[in-house]
Amino acid sequence: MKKSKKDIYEEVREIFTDYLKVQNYRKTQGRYDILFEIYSIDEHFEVETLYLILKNKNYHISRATIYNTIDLLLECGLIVKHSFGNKAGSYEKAYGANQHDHIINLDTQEVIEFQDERIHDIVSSLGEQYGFNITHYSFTLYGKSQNKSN
Amino acid sequence: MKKSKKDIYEEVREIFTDYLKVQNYRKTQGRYDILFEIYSIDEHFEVETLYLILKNKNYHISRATIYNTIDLLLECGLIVKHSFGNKAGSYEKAYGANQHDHIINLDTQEVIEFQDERIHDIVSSLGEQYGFNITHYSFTLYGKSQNKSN
DNA sequence: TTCATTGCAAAGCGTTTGCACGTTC
DNA sequence: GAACGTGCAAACGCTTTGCAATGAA
Repeated sequence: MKKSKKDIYEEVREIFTDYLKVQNYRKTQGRYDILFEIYSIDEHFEVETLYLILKNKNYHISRATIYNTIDLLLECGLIVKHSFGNKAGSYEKAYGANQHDHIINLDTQEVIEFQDERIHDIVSSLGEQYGFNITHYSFTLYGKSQNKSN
Repeated sequence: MKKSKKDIYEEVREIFTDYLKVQNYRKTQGRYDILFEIYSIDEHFEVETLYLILKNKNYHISRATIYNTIDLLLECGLIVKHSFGNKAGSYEKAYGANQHDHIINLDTQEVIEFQDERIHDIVSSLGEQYGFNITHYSFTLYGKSQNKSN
């Protein structure tokens, strides 16, 4: 049976709490609100998007706090950052059975997700080969669709 | 026998000239100067670095022209852009027998290059699988060195 | 001659910072 | 109560843009 979004949030909340505790950072409401809203988004998002979502839901959280919290979530691995070539940074939740990489359609800027188990093997073997503990990686393909029906 | 830097430059100059011709762009001295200087750099560079190099060599080329030319070189595949997490874009020449990917040392920001022939296969098969002509890709690992001698 | 390209400076825009106030511990 | 976190606005830094002058075709 698949975990519900609420289950997932409970799990990441606990991970985040542990992280804040270990680092002696404070457990503020705003940080949990941001975590919750991020885990309600099923796609990539930018800071401005998240800011507007929070604003529309009357949270009253500033951009500065969002940037601060995003740094913490990156540090503890609960979100990942992408740089698809656009100016603004793009983020995504990273916990749960949804690990994937991306193909960018250069004509439409559309983002396609894919999973390929070979990549994990390569990442592991490279980490071993170079003596690194790999914390994350980014693998993005850029190209043009051969299906020109759009 | 290995190609000399001059040979490589002659080849990329021709590729660039063809590209400019096809696109009806003008073949200006500045564009060739920038191409030449980029192909004299053996590492990643940022626009500001390139600007200072050109300035020190008394070229009198503005940042605006560098950005313009970099766009053209990206379009015709003679350079690639990286986003290693730093604020400024990082570029690198892309022609010649030096295709590689990167491991970023999160403690030191050091960039390590590696080559792994498995990646090319994965890129090809994904392109086929999704019906894309893949023009380029980015594969970057982030981690901490297990060798803590530094 | 025509119009793309250039240099310059200003504008744009995502992100960071300084500071007074509010909260967590 | 002390120190950290927050909101706000200003500052920052990379990149883009507007415009008059230049130069390729």
